[in-house]
Amino acid sequence: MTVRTRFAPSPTGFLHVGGARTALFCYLQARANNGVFILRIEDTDLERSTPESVQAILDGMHWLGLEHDEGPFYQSQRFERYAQVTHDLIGQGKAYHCYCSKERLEALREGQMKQGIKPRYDGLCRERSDIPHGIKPVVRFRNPDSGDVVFDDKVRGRISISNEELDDLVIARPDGSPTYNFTVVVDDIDMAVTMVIRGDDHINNTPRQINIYRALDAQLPEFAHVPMILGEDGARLSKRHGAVGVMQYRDDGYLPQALLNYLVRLGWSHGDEEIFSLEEMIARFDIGAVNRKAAAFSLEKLDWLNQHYLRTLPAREVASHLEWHFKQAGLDPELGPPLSDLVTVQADRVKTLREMTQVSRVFYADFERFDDEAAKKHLRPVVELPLRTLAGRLAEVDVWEPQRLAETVHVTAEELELNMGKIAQPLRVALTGTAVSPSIDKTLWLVGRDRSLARIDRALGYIAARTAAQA
RNA sequence: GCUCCCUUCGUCUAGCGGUCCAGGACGCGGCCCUCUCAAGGCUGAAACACGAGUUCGAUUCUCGUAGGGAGCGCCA
Repeated sequence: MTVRTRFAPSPTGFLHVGGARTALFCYLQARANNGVFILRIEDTDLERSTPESVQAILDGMHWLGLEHDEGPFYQSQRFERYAQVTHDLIGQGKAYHCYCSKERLEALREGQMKQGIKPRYDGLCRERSDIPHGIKPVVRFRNPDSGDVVFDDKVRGRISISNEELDDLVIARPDGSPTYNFTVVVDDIDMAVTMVIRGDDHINNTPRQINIYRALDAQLPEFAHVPMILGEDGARLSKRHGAVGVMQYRDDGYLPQALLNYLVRLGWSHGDEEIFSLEEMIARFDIGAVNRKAAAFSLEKLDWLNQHYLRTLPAREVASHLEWHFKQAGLDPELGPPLSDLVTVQADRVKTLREMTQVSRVFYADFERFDDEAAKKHLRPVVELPLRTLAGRLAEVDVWEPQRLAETVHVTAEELELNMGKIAQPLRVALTGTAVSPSIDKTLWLVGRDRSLARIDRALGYIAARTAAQA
């Protein structure tokens, strides 16, 4: 039988890391088995669902590269189907109209809590013969009264709960709109889903859903409840506490490969391996090996992975992502070295593409002024001769490439009997305005000949001006 | 309150009764390399929540305790 999984978010916000990981696991499980990955939008709550959220989820999935095979299906477009099933259930006596007021339900619940028992509907309307007028009823599913619901969760193992803990849940509101626990079951049956992979906050819903499957004479799918993801401090992620959409990670300069790799290792491992390409994940992933414990998100480890991918992915590929950040920063890639060259030198110096953009600005646009401290320390009269000598040599370099440039600087240093620090640092400040940049040969290479010579000139002018001012 | 679930270094994890005075990774400390900052190499500190069982032997099995989470909606 074909493996069919689905990711079924409700569009009430962006796609956050927890959802993204669940989606990844669903995707992997399908791909690993040559199966089908379905995307379903659970928008039965018309109040809270928004088109923007739907788009945000689609964007996030696309950016991560988690392409679905079927869908997206929208529950809001399937109301007729749910109504049909509800109708059938009522006809078979497996569901019934309930006229109880919210007030009565509230009082019932309070009373039960007070008695120290679990609040549940008492079934008053199950056998009701009188039909109160003027009240639009809800429809309740008639849950079995006794016995246990037992299922073998792929990640949690056997879970058992007594039907006495469950009650008759509402499956349709007075206006006929269906509720979650009912729609998931109908959809998963209709879409022939074979494995339901979702957050473990749904564990408690599973038994009642299983009862609905049975009432519908449908075959049960397998269930796999994955733990949630906690914030850096181990506390639950919430809107006001660290919960950000995956697109925010793009904005912050992370590569989708890095996020995916980070996410797959959160709650799952394969021996001592840390690095997984999507292909490797597909080959190795095993839903049964997923941990049961909630895991805290670590931005530091994501940083490490991101740098790993900045360094190991083909420079061209990284460059294409970098280009987006350049545009965001208002930098024109055409005004400096090819981005793939830039990537080869900056990749092991930064953690993110955003950072790479920031530290590379100087190769694409002139800097405003010298960093005070750096200038004070390195742009002094003693460096005039070295800089001038260097400028002369650099003007003559035949091929402007790192090795030649390194030789040029070294030879000059030797001639002037200076150690590298004495010549490289002033040059660095002249070229970039700061005391920190890639190795001096690479810096020269990226800045380019014309720009390098002009900047050395500018630095010499700066030294002269300052000397004059002090005199 | 009731039900279900979870518990190995700061964090992510390996471990599926002896191979564990617990392995890897991130982070952190030290050393090396070095034109700055990184990167890299070597190296160090750092954990089985607690208590009873079962067993010749428990990180690994069972049961309690403590701590944590989720659910108990006409939200999903």
